[in-house]
Amino acid sequence: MSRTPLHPTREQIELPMVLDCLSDPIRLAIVYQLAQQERVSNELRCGDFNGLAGKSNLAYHFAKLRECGLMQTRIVGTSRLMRLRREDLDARFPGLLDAVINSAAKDADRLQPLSACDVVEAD
Amino acid sequence: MSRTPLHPTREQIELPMVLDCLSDPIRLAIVYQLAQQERVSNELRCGDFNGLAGKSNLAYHFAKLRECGLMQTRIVGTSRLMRLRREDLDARFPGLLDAVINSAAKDADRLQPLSACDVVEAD
DNA sequence: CCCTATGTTCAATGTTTATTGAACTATTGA
DNA sequence: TCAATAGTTCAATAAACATTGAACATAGGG
Repeated sequence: MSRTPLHPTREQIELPMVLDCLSDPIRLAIVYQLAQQERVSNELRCGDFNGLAGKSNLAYHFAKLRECGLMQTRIVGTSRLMRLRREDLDARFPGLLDAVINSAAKDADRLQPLSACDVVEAD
Repeated sequence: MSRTPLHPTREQIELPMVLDCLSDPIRLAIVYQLAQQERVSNELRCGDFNGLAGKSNLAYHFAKLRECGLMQTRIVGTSRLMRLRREDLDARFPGLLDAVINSAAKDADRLQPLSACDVVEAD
């Protein structure tokens, strides 16, 4: 089922849901990593976040991030590629995403899962 | 007890707690109203929010807003005056508060308790 | 066709959260 | 001193949330 996960349209993205999504340290770390990647390939695989939590827990957080409109997933072969929905978010809530990401960067050493981000390499 | 409610210091304000606090529609409406008031008296009484929820429920949300560093309360006679901790928030998370408030203003008609804000007058 | 790698879904658990009304505290004013 | 006003605290409840492991689905490589 759910060959292509459903995402809200731009207009369906709601502020409280976005803030709630970003308030979880693990999801904040995911968004942060996706933002770092924006200058490079724009996309990351689920497996790139294995350092943050167990697989099923990550899938749960991915679903929330998708449902609230923060990121988009597309399926390529056996893996999922995800990217931030920056254009939609910037259109709906100008400056919000950058403020959150910059704040997270400033506090990187305090935010637990985020400070563990350097250790993305597994095995 | 708690003659003067305890507030975190500027440095103790944490990003996830702030985002979580702002993700609740009632608390977002409170912060929004406080922000509107910034150009005027800077402070509002608890009673000014009676349109948003019951008294005890409001007290619960006020406590959360205080504990996460979003607002400050001082006691004057029989009432409490509360204001946004804008300087601290802007110092810790530049641009965040404004982005949230502007986004809330844009979506004012969608955010339930916020659109009921005009009806602050009670009796 | 089977095996492996990548993720998701499901069920179960324990925790946190929002909401309510009743009881309580403290201050003001008659 | 008594009553009214302004808010908080407490206990109880129901809903939402995060986390875990096991089972499942899908694609690709031998």
